[in-house]
Amino acid sequence: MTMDTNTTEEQILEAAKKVFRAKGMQGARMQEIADEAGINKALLHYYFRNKEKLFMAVFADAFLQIMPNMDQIFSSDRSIEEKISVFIEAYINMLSAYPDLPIFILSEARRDPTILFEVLEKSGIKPVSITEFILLEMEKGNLVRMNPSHMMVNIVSLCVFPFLARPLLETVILKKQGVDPAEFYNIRLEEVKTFVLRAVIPNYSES
Amino acid sequence: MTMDTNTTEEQILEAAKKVFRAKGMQGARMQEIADEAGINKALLHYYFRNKEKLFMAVFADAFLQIMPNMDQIFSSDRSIEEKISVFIEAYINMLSAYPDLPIFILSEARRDPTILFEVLEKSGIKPVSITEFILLEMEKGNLVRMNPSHMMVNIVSLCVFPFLARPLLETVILKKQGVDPAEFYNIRLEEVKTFVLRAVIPNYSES
DNA sequence: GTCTATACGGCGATAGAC
DNA sequence: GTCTATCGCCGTATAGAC
Repeated sequence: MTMDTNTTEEQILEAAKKVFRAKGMQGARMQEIADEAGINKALLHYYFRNKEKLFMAVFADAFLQIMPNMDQIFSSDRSIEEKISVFIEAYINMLSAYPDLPIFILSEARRDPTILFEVLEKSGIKPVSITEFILLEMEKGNLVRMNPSHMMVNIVSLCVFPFLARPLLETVILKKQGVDPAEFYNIRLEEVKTFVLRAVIPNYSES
Repeated sequence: MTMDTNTTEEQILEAAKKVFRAKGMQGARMQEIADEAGINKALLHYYFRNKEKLFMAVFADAFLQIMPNMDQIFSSDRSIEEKISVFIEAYINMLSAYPDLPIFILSEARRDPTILFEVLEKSGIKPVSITEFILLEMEKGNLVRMNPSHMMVNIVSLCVFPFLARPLLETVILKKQGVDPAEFYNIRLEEVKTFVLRAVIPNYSES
């Protein structure tokens, strides 16, 4: 995406992203961020006044990146089956590129839930109601009848959870069953797709 | 479960559970645990030598509680459909009773992945291969053919994720769509059951 | 076993020269 | 804008009386 330009402020921000995402707010050290940026600790306070401010910049960036923009995909003119398939593919691919984002977001949101409100205010979010669209497709018989919120949460769950639980999966579950983690993640995209479509598309097996 | 007996050590452990689970290793303060236990800070170090030791006791306890013991449920003589249904119900009910366990476990495992190995060694875990059982049911035509690991991970994902993402769900998604969080969690159990069964039981819709 | 008092180190933040 | 040096707090851990 945005190559780190050479301005000091952006160097700091890139370094902060790296360290905060890896260690979290409480685990990160201002010294480590300064080292990573190749500058001095005092400069951090010159550009961003304190640790909290610097952290919020990083968190806001991460938050916007992980919020699924369903509307864009769902406003295309494909069939509902294709839309769901495309969404899952896009979301899992994004998560594969930034696998540490989900646990970072949720850990910090749990530590201090107020940061969610803060981010939501600063960046106008679009409360596009995908719900109505889903209900419409159910009316038409293109989707199984179920609660739309749960349908959405279910799809996101299946995409995100393996990234959240990665340490657990790798050291416990998969290892225990003799499964190669790399292979597991390789085939996951297709497995999720068919699992979801079987659950939400009427008579999907026969199609 | 175990009522807090009056021995000081257990009072400390109960207090530590409460504080560590709520704040995490880095957010917890020894002083707060001491206050919660109604004793002095120095006593914490008398019983458990340092913060790390006390934390590990709490983490191990939480870990054992959250590890799904599928084997017990899956070794019953019910049909596969009933087994899955019972498992989902048992697991979601357990999580509802201890909703902060999942994010606690995963946050700490991410902060220091080695604690997983530590816990696994201290408490002999049973690597019961549920995989073979699943494959057998697929052979018999009672389950849709898919990768067994992913089937298991999918089911767990749907159960656990809403608890992990609760702050996000409540402040962003649900609020955005005008959904009452309490109502959402109330109906979730049934929604997950039918969603999973539709995905894994052949011709479930017609049954 | 339980307490009070204190030592010790780490880290965020600031002062101030250049 | 960038640096060095240092302050001051906070939190873990220990010393030692009872």
